[in-house]
This record gives sequence, C-alpha cells and structure tokens, in this order.
Amino acid sequence: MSSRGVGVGGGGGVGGGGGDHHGVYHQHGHGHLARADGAEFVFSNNDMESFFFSQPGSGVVGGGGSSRTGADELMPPNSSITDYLQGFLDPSGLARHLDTPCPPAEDAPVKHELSLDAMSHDSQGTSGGAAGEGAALLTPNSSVSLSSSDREGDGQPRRCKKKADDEVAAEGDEKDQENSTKATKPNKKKAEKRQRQPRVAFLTKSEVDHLEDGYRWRKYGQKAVKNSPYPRSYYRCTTPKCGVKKRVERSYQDPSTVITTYEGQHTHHSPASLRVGGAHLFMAGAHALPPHLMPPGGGFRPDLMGMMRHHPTIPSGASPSMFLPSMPPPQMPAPSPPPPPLQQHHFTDYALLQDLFPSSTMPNNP
DNA sequence: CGCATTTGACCTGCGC
DNA sequence: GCGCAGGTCAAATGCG
Repeated sequence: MSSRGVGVGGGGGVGGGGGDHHGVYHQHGHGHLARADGAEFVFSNNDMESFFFSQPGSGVVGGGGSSRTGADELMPPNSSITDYLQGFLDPSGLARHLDTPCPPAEDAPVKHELSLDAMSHDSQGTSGGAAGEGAALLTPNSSVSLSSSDREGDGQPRRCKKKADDEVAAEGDEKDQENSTKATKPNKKKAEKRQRQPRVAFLTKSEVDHLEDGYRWRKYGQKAVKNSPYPRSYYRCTTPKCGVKKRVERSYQDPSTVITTYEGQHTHHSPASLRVGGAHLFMAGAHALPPHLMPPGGGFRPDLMGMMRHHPTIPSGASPSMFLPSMPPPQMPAPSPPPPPLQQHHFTDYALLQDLFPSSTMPNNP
C-alpha cells in the first residue's frame, strides 16, 4: 500500500477528438516517411502512436495513419505552439482547430525542434468526435505530431481495460476510484471504453531522464523497452485528483535524447509556480497564458511551460506569450533573475524521430 | 514517520 | 490459443 492515494484520472475531462473507431486511423506500427523537401512524414510507433509532420510550405500537416480524411489536417498558418497545446490538451480547442481548415502555410522556415504527440482519444462522443480525429498543427518553430489512434476500426480499446476503468471512473470520484482500484482490481464491471487523455510527447536532449517541469511526480513503474537498453519510467502527478501521467524513456539510438510523454491535464497549479526563484518561467507562464490555455481546473500547462523552458531558442525567462504573436505582452512584474538551468535541454530535429523509432514504425525500415 | 523509488507480478491487448 | 509487449499494481525498500 504504502503511499498510494494519488488520484488517478481526472485531468479535466479530456476526451475529445475521438472518432478513431470510424476506421480512419491505423494502429501502431504504421506510417510513411516522405521527408523529401519538406513534405510531411508520418509514422507511428507503439509508444508514441502516430506522428504527423509537415512543412508549413506544403500546407499539409499530416494525418492519422495513411488514410486520414478531411480538412482537419490543415492548420492555421499562424498557429503558435500554444495553439497546439490548446488543441492537443483541450478537446474544444482541438475541435476548433479541426474545424478550421486553412490555406497552406507560407514560407516560414521550420526548425523542427520539438515534437508533440497529442493523442485525442475516443470519448463519449464529445466535441472532438464532431471535429474528427486529431490533427497535426504546426508552427514555424516547431514540428508537431498528433495522432489519434487509440482504437481499432471496430472501436476496441487498445489497451488495458483495467486502466480504462480507472480513468472512466476517475471522472467522477478519482479518489474513491483509486482506493477501490485495488479492491476491485479484477473487477470489470465498469468495462467501458478506455478514455485516454491526450498526450504530448517531447523530445529533448538531456543528460537527465526525468526532466524538471515544475510538477511533482511519483514514479509508479518502470519497464524495459524492447530493443532498447534504456527502461521506460512511468510517473504520476503526486497531486491528489490530478491524474496526469508521464512516461520518460531514452532513445536508444540517441541516448542523449529523452522522450517525455505527458498524458492528461493537471488540475492544479504547478508547485514550482508558487516558488519565487526556482521557477521563473513557470510563474511567467502562469500569468501569461491566456485563459484558453488554462486547464479547467485553473492550472496552467506545465508541459507547455516545460517545453518552453527547455527550448533552446527561448531566452531564459522568456514569457510564453512570445508564442502568441497576437497576444499582447503579459503584465508582469519586473523579471526576477533567471533561474538556474536545470538541465541542458535541446529539442531535436525531427529527423531524430526516425532514429528514435526506426524499425517499429518506418515502413521501409528493415 | 511519511513519502518516493524499486521491482517483480499481474493484467490486457495484439499479432501470429 | 499462445506469446509478447505495454502498462499498472503493490509490497518491499530506501531516504530525508
């Protein structure tokens, strides 16, 4: 028993963007790569599900599997990184994006420095469903991947049903559910569809596996990864009723690269944001983020904060508002001294993705 | 003592 | 049906 009691589930009731059951998406182990000059390349992976990339100039932002349909693959040319997260982590935001076809992006060079993988998951037919599945969005400064591949075409949950029970029930009474999980471990009564949270994956170059992102995490598992000498660690946010999870693994082909996958939304503020000196950017982010980036629970997006914090092109102490071209600068008090760097993080070129998931995802990979 | 981590077992889904 | 892999549980252990 020990210290259990960490809330599971919750996460702000994400669940939009579903619709994989329409059979549009393919499952893992699928994809294609066409990175010739800027076209998209798409691949999927057992872990990261599907990735979708594209150059803005192409106007294509990838799609789920190889047979995505609809205009939801396009992105507003002016989309910012926060837009992504908005879309990824907020079903309504995602839906909004998906409903907003746009003309091909223009000429902004793409640095492809970070990769996001946001999985919109089948839900009980909410907004996301109407909007279709996940869409990949793109900013000039980042490549973004997005997928929605939780289910087979027949709508089968792809993973652990027990987990589904947890997460489904978590929407109502996370705590009780957590406590009862053990007691009802073999219980399959609540065998509803698994409702997985959106996921966002970050690739960072770091010596440290567990990247500091302002939240407190509790490790609850570790697994060896096939074909990789590096294990994958599983973390949960330690805040009760916050069901955000995080997976951390290191690329075996590029050991300097850490893949951090967030799942869900925090329902609380970052503990780090409450500190004065230790999380400058987080604080800035907390104040600078527009309301639409705030999760339902009133917190902000630690993943976004972490992403920016670790972004090599972001000056220390930068405000997230810099990602919001149309947003007025936040009213911030005089900037405090920049926080000491926690690690050396560098988002990787997206080419690295191919290296990270070579065989399992690349169709033409031996 | 409380909390976090470790680690083997277990469960589930998927591919063959 | 079986084996594999991903994901989670939970007892044991460690640490401050």
